[in-house]
Amino acid sequence: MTGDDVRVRSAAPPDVVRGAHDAVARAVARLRTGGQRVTPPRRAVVEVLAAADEHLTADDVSARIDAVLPGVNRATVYRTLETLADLGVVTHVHVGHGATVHHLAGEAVGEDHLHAHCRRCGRVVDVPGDLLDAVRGRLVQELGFHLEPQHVALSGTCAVCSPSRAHRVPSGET
Amino acid sequence: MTGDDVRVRSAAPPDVVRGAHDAVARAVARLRTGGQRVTPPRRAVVEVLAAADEHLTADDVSARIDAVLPGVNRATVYRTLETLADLGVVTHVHVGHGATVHHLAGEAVGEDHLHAHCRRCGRVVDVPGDLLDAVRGRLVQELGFHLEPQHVALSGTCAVCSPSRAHRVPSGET
DNA sequence: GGACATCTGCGACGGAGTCGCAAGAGGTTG
DNA sequence: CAACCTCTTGCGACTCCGTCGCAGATGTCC
Repeated sequence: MTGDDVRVRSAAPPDVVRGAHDAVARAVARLRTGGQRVTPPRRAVVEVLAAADEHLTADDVSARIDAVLPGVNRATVYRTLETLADLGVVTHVHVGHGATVHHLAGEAVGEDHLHAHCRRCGRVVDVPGDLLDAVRGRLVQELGFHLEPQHVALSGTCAVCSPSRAHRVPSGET
Repeated sequence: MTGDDVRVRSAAPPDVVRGAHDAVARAVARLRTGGQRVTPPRRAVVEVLAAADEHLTADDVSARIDAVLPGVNRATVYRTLETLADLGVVTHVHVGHGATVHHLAGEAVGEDHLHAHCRRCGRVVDVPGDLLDAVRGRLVQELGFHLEPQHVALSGTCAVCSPSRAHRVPSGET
């Protein structure tokens, strides 16, 4: 959308990617130290994620890249996302019904938060990162189960769609 | 698999569907009170779920029905599952990566439990039903978010696959 | 600047779930 | 118990998400 050169070499900051530059630089560095090649499509994926204000599906990423570096294939985006996940640069969250959204991992962009998904409007809400700490402890002790709270979104109904006051955006059930 | 007459009328219990008869009867009754028709495919879906020892995907249900009442279409199973969910007879759980599993709701068969999914071996582990009570309270208070803990499986690594002692069944990541 | 392993684009594929349609069957009424 | 009207079903096609194999392009190292 905001036309900008994604192939920026790491000097000469454009204007949209602004604050996310360190994140991009760090991600690229981690690619290198991980023995991976730094290619335009990969750089684009990182930059799109860094510039995103929300969590993106693979197709979201694909679409945004297309606006800036046309011709990058869906499969490449998926593969890149996977590579970046292996390196710990990117995290994905499974959201109830559809999607599976991606974002730069932890420290990179936002702080440490978890996700909750509204069954009614589909919105993904950020919730406190420590929300499940007690639960995690209990699961390890009682069942030996090691919880990874970031990996799936909690499910329910958000404040806006709350049962009490019926509200907006009715869409498919999750 | 265990060949048995699914079209049993509600008298003369076969031998496999044993203890689940009340559950089936209750489900059928709820179909009627809900103004829904009771058809062989619908009855079969309920009976398969009632007889299941584990949680089933739509295709699992489809396969088991086929062994007993051949010719029921995939689409019908999906629609029936949805209808039963609307009536509160059936609940589905989104499991991290693939699936989406179904089971008779609450009181019907098992007690009230939640689910956790092992990223490594794919197993679905039952966890205490009260596990997220505190979390639910906190979400409502702080964010107005109404959590439905049964609706998605928690994600992590089960005791068997626990990081400490590497173990079995390596499969795709979730 | 060259060699080589790695990436990419492409097209096809597979699983999960949904939809529209016409035919068939459930439930109700007389 | 027969007819009727509406709800369900089966079928086939389709979408969406994700993955794969292949051949050609390209990043990286020397």
